[in-house]
Amino acid sequence: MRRILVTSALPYANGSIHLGHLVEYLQTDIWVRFQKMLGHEVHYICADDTHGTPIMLRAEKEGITPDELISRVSIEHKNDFNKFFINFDYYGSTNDQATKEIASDIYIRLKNNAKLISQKTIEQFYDPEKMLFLSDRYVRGTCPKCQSEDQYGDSCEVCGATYRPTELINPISALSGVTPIRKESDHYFFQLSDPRCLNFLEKWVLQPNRLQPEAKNKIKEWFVAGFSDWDISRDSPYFGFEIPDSPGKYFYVWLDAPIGYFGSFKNLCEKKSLDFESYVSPQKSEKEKTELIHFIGKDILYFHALFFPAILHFAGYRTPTQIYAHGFLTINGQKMSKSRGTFITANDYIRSELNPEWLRYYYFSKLNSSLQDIDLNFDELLLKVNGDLIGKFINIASRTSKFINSQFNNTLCSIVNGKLLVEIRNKEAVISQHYDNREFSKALREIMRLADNVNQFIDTEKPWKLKETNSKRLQIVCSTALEAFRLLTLYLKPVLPVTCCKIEQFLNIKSLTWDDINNRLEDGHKIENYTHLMHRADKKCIDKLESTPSSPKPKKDLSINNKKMETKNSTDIYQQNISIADFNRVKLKIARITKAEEVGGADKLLRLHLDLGENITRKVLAGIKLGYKTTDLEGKLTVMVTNLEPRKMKFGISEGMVLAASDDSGGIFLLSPDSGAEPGMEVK
RNA sequence: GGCGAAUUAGCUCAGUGGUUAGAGCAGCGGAAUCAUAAUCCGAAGGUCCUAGGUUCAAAUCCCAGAUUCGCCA
Repeated sequence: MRRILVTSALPYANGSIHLGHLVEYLQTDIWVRFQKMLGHEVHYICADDTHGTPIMLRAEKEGITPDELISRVSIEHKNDFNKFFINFDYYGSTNDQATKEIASDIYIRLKNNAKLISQKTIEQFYDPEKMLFLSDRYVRGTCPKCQSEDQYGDSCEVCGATYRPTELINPISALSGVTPIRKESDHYFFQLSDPRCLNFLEKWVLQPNRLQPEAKNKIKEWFVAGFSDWDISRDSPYFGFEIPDSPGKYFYVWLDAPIGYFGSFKNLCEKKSLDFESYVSPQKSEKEKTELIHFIGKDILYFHALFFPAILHFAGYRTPTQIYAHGFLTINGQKMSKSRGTFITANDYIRSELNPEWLRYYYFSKLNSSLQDIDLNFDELLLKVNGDLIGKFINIASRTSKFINSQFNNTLCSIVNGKLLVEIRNKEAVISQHYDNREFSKALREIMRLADNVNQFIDTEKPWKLKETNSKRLQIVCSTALEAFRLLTLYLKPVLPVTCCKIEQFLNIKSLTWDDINNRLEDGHKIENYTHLMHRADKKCIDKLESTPSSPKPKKDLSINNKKMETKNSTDIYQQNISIADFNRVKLKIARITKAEEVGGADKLLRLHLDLGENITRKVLAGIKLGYKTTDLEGKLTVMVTNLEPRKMKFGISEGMVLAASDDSGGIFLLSPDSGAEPGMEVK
């Protein structure tokens, strides 16, 4: 059993949850539900990120205290997450006492034990009216390069120049409009540039599976650029935790945010009597093999893959096992933005009466393990939900269960464990592998292929005709289809928790776990009467959602056509139909490998000398070097295509092809006949 | 400006030097009528961004450019 502490990044308590946030929470939630279905011990943790100047200013604007603001937002956030069935084991706040204690502990250890905290005097703009130090984004002025007015303190949006806020011409405070003054202050820095940090991080980052390849590359770039020390303190007034023994100095929000993962988890440990140390102590976590996995957006990779592990390591805490970063969300091909009307909150979605499980399903169909951005296209969402989810999956139950309800008093009969069900069960390994690797789109493709098979099965068996001609067969066919439906439900349960729960009730079975793949609906099992399991997605809901004046314009109008939805299944071994004449065109013969030799300069090729009987010999270049040694091959019988056009290659002419099996997981397995076959025999 | 990534069918994407580049969806043709939730079968669809190069062989490797998107200063 794996023991995993899983986190999603903490949403800032300054705004609402939007569809971009949900990519991450849904990705994590689906992954966690899958792991729990497998029986692993998983703790899914999150919290509101509550500190910093923006929170303070927002509260001031609303005329409330920061504490009032964050408790209100916390309720909103939790409510939004509930509506999308995001099932945190604990949802806390970085303002919790537990986070304060751990942040202070980490700081003190970094300062006293590791000696990695330094103090420097820096000069910043200061708003004399608000009595606040101003970060770059709160200073505006004229660009020193191109003279464009009203630019941010760090860069010019017109010419792209970057500069220090103090270089701006006529700087003003964005908060009060007054001219800021320069003022000095002491700040604390975490010495990321210390050689100890660099040495540690270089090793840490390169651990296999620690980071996705793209993330690793990005971090290598940062290594080349070099690190500077990280300013972790802010001056009063600041909404946050005061630094121990430093009155008027507060931890910068980005220091305590990731520590909030641990604070929140500590609260859970107290609630559930779990051992906190098992997951946070380097020794204990190592010994007990507990995992710490962070799901994050690619924008905060810097914090999670550099600052955070370095701080944890040198403070004597365990570091993350893995960091899973994902890309951004675009909507109808455009960046999410308020001005473009593509800023859609979780609540907007719910209010438009769109089913949250549709979004879960849609994201599932788009997500993979890379950092690629994903695009939400509502027309496509409609197609996927109506076409795949309802037309293919739900329809299996709809088109067969009524026969069981009306003809057999809701009773199933024993099922022939035919090809159909074997195939569905056989895909368990590959589907769970895809789930585990966060290759959700690949998992779904497999699942939908299986749903296609079930629909083909029903189409072939024609229960509506069996009803007239063969009642027993009708019961078998429908029972088989419903067993297939049960297995597909199991595969989709992490994605569609509510619908799958309804299906469990309909099938009158216990809550499915992954092990139930090996169980079956027994002879005589009674199901419930069929009721609607899920409604079609309605274009009107989308229109409602997009009806704001500046609503996003789809790049291309995809009209919905329910009349026909073609499904090609050319990879399906049962359905890839060719005529016998087509097959006969391929001449296959048994061949004996009389000699196998390495091909100088070729990585994958071996030259095989083949005996085809009757003194016919052929030479074939076969790409099987990675799987076989030459000595293993000599004397072996195999199957070759004899009428393949000879092909000129670098290392000579290949006069045919030998047959071998392989798949994504690798391996090359040469086909060989049963004993008794002789070279030259035709294979049919 | 420097660095990096991406560019493959109408759309979303697989495809890490090997025989004729693949899927899903959409579109097209047909069948079926159990399914308030529509399926099944079939045919078609490609300048693999462009231009050079390496190679017996390039979507894949190299060089240059275009476009898009990031990161950095």
